[in-house]
Amino acid sequence: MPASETDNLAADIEAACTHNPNVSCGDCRLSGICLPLALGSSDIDHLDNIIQRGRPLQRHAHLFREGDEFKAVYAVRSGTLKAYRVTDSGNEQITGFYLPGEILGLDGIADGVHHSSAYALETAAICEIPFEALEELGRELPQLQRNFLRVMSREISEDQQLITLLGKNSATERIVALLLSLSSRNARRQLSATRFRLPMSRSDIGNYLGLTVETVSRTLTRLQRDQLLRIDNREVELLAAPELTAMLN
Amino acid sequence: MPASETDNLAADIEAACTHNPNVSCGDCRLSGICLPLALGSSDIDHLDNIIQRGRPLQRHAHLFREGDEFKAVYAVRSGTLKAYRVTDSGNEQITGFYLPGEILGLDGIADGVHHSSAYALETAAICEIPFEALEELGRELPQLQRNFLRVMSREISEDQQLITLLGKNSATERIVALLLSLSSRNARRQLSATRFRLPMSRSDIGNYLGLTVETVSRTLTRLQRDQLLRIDNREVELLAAPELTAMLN
DNA sequence: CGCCTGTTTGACTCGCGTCAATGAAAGTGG
DNA sequence: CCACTTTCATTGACGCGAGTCAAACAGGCG
Repeated sequence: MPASETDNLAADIEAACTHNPNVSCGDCRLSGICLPLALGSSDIDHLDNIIQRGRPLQRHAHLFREGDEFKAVYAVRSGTLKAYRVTDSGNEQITGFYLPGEILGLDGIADGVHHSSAYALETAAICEIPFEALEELGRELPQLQRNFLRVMSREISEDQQLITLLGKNSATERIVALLLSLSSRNARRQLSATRFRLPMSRSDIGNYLGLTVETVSRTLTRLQRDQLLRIDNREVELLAAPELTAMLN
Repeated sequence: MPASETDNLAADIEAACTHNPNVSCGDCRLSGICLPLALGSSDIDHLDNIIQRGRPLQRHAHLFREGDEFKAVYAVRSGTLKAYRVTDSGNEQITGFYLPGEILGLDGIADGVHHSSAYALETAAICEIPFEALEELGRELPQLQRNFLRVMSREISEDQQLITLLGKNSATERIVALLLSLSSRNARRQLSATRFRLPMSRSDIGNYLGLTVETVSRTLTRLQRDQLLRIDNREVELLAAPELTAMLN
């Protein structure tokens, strides 16, 4: 077994158990970073009762599409999704990647219609949180209401971070920023911050960061040549996190 | 009096009356597009009671700064503000312009700290909406709670629009998109969609769109040469809105 | 008026996109 | 299980759009 597979054992185990549709919020290992954050256990039970956990979303399947009626927001339990919009001229712009513990579908609340599509990059388990029920429950559980507003606010803040990245940073800086973002989101889930598997293709990375595939590839090659990281296909190892972080300053 | 001043008479009158700190939500001509949207009149009165209306914010003054404790969100009554962040390397990235009827400060909810600064491009009247009180009132008035979620969701959606613009569009397309956005936001406030005054400098436009001042200036000159618009300093007239719209497709 | 900031225009440069070709990996069907 | 196809990734040569540097010109404000 190659080294890279061993390294992802932890991730595989996590995937295996969070794929399980019968895990409730109270038992979910992501409850510390997801919507239930800081809820008491009886409140969590209430939240649990409104959440729908269907069978896993197949890889390459859509969770919802731009234009679909908005009925629920979704928490990722395992796997990775990308959210994207199609521009007037027909090409795709990825607006975010969603990892376990993160919530998507928030742009549909405004007018009851999803403004982006969500697509599974790998098989994913999803908690569906019907919006009407969430609103009602939020009225009874102020902490839940507050958490939900925080989740939305964080999404705004992160989108603005991306705007800044796209507006001001070079190709290299954008790519480093994405790698560090993935790294810290992994760390938050108790996974390795230095070695992980990219859930998305080079072309998705380029699309997200406003770059071409070729630029992404060349940049990664150069970062590797400069000993800042090692990358083999989708397996990344950050060799010099401090130096990488410094590149963004 | 030059033609451009006459044209802005309507805007001046609006500014004059919405600057008045004593106008309540029920009387405000922006209530149809602002937070009170679709509230009954008694509910509006409740909302009114929590809103603070101080004296106007002076041009070039800050409403809040990045790092300030988050205590309230703000509705613009008159004037224009820009929101911006300072990057690690010390330069500014504008994340949005806020016109009358629009709400800012939403990125502070997540962790109680503002992640952007807000700065008045021209003298502005502001409604301050203390967040705790809004949360409490929201629990009693589901429609208000819903409106607030919608406002946040719209902010997300618009930020993603900007991400797409920055990721996929040329300098010309970005500039045209901004002009059309300002145009439609003016129309929403019953002002002219074809003739208006830019509230921001060329350098702010460039900053917002990820371009340099020179590129903004050259692009506007070219659009004028091509008879798509007329621009004299900050006074714009869109001569061919359909063609401009078509440029984004 | 004179300063200071904002705007325009020109000449030059360069990072990233485009086009093209090859190679590696993953998915598909017999 | 292997051949075939398709998708994904890498690398090179070249060109262009937008950035940089520089200078002149408003225009607003004290």
